[in-house]
Amino acid sequence: MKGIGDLANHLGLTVGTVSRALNDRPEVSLKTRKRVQAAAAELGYVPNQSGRALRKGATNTVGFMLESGTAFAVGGDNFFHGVIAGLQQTLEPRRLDLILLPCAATEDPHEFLRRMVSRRIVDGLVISATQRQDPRIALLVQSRIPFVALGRSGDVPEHAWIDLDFAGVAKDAVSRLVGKGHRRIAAAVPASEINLRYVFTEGYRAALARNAIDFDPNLVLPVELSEAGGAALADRLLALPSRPSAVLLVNELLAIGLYHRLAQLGIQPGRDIAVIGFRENPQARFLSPHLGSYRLSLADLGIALGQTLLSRIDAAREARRPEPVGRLWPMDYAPGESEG
Amino acid sequence: MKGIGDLANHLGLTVGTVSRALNDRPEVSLKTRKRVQAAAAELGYVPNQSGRALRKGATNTVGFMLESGTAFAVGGDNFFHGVIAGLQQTLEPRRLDLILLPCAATEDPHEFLRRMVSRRIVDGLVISATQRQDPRIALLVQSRIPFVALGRSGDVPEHAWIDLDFAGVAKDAVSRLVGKGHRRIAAAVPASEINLRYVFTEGYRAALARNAIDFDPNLVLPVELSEAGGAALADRLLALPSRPSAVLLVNELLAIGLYHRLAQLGIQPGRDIAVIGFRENPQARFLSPHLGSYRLSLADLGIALGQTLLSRIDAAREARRPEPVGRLWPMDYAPGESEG
DNA sequence: CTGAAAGCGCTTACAG
DNA sequence: CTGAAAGCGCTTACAG
Repeated sequence: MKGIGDLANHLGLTVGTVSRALNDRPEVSLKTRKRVQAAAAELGYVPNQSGRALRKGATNTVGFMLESGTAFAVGGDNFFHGVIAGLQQTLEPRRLDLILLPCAATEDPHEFLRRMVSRRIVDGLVISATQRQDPRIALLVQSRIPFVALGRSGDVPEHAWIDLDFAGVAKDAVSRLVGKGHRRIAAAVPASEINLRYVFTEGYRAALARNAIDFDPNLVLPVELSEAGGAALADRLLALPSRPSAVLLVNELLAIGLYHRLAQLGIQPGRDIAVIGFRENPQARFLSPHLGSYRLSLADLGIALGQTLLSRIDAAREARRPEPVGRLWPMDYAPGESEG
Repeated sequence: MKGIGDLANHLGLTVGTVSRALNDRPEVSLKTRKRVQAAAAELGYVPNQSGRALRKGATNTVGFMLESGTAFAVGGDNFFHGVIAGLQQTLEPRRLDLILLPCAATEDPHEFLRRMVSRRIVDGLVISATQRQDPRIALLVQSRIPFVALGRSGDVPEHAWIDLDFAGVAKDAVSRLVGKGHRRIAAAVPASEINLRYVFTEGYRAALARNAIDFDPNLVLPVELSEAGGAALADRLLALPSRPSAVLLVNELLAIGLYHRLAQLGIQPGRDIAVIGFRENPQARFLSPHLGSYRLSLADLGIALGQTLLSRIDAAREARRPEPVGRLWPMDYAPGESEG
């Protein structure tokens, strides 16, 4: 079974009728519709995507751009894995397929995205790992493709975004620690120019000010977001002139290396230094002592991304101008023993 | 800039000439070629994928199917992330794009693949997480789409595959442990019907036989491949009538939960029970004591998959019948302290 | 309710 | 070396 023409010949119908029957058009008689659909199922006919997309001007596909540099894997749960499951759940009733577009490490993300957009292989896009300066957003706005950003960016045109509440987490964590008597609180932040670095740092700074604690720039430690980065963090914390009594982590992997290196040095989280992690995941439960961290539903986040994207795709179809939508995604504290 | 027609108008040429220039055809004059390419770059023109694919009968895209159930994330390194980087490196010079096709948990993998194949959105495919009985392989062989399987399957038609040497790992691990005097060696295997379960178990069994140790079915423990599965494994090991002195793990996540639960029970890997993990990853280094495990280059594996797939795509283009190719991917022991 | 035909954006034999 | 035209596989106004 090659194309719709063969199916039409086989049924003694024209391609037009077959197409209408397959697409459940009301004009076609019930009998013909059933007959065509039965034959298609039996012969395994599925419309060629290129032909359909060319004619309709839409691909029925949504893309999720993956940055090569992103440390998106954490233990048995995976940030993107959960989000993608939620996204698919939202797209499924609309018969939109989700494909992931991994940008190679050797390719510029902006160029990569330009290529993907221009080729028109997707009707909508999710981007993530938004940078402080992220030219991808202007590109997407200008090309008028529906999209939603997982993460904010600096000074950019209006668009739709959803971002984890990094500032809220920083504020909550500082308040908790101050409540336990800590005054010298360090924060581990990404060394890269990812936007959350600035949001998290600003939240941390604001929380200190609210608690009348002077901001000490030496306590903001840019680290590589990995297990090894966490181990290096331990050494840097201990090397500080006046050792902090608590530390906030902005990433899940850091705790692994931090715990390990601290244990080697005979320092126990929760007893000798308070630690608050970022996102709760299976690993946090299997660290001793349990890591206090913040909980969110990845599936719900994916659903919210999907709904936002769908509303923008609908707006584009109806040539409406979609309202810009920004949303902070809250996270709830899941207590551990590591905060002391 | 909408389509090639607008670009042609803008240049005062016909679409044919513009197309030839953009595709670096030799017939077109150098001057015209330069002029067209400069204008395309300036105006940001990129050929519409659907138009091109429809005409050429090829999409210049390769797909990698991701199973929803697969625990593919392990700490800061991700099995598929590394493999995909290697794949992209191989595809890049051929100007093939890689897209990932995540099968939703709610969808049957076989139906999903059938849809993807029929829509003709990719010129070639990589599948993974091959099951003992995996109808996807017959489907792909029958549809004549070039593909390579990461993993073997039972009784299936001839095709291309690359599989980690699970049996070799099991044999090596058993030999090492026997060399240290162990005779009662347990093996944790996946509880699912994934093919590697059988390959690993068979290798384990063969190694026992070679060392004149009776096979005890109670020592083969099907577990969920997760941190929690590792914790449950600890309890199951200790509940066995005659406690094993060593255990092999078939997955990276198991060690996290196993170590944690054993520590709670006052049992130390390497001293009280020998443990050999499966794939070396950053987490293995950050467990105490270090987990002995097996090393492989994910990028090299991705490159091998890419080369195999490319040779099959080439064969299909030339209407050659590709030779079936199977390859075991070796893994080298990276010593730890956990093996005692 | 179905058929005949146009056309989506490309590429490529065929002329000249 | 470039132009004019056919056609890839679909969908959909337009007839009847």
